[in-house]
Amino acid sequence: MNLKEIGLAIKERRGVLGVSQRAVSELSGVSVNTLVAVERGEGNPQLFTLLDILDTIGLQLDLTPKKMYYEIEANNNEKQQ
Amino acid sequence: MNLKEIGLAIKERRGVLGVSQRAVSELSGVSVNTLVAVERGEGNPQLFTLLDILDTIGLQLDLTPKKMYYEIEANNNEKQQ
DNA sequence: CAAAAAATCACAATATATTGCGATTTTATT
DNA sequence: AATAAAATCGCAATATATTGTGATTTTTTG
Repeated sequence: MNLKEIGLAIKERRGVLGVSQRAVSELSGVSVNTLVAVERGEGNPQLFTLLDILDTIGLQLDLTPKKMYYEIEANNNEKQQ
Repeated sequence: MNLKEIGLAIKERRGVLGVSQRAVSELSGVSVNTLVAVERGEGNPQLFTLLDILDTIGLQLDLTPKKMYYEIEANNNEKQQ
């Protein structure tokens, strides 16, 4: 996911929860200005800023291998260990 | 995931790939200093910095609902739409 | 349509991430 | 143990995110 997709996900999630930017701002401690920028896919938030927002609206961040690498990894697994 | 876990995942992934910090730094355009900080769970990288690193080592970022919320959502789904 | 709420914008001040450089420490290799 | 490679650290300079304030626009509500 890139910033644009992340911003959309946050906005959508906020919509599902039915909570305003102001509320998320106050609960997360992130300013409304910053929240607006993130939701719009602008700016370049610091990780903690993003994590604070995500945590507030019940989302978490995960890391997964890119799809591109799945097959390669699947092949390697047979030879490894 | 928090910064510490993210840092560990990056370090582990780099180990699996068998590539040095210097190499990842040059490929990603992120300075070694910053990479060191991220891997050690220190600092507070900007999202693009993190994405550049992840992209270089074949990891991607995903957002998922926190487990805590699964049940609530399952209930709501019946009423929605 | 009018009023209220929510979202967006502009801007200056402040906080903080990022970088390059060189040095140092730790780890791997022979 | 000696050498080389990799990882870590310190620091000053620079770039950039964050914030609060107040205004403006957009959307919702009655």
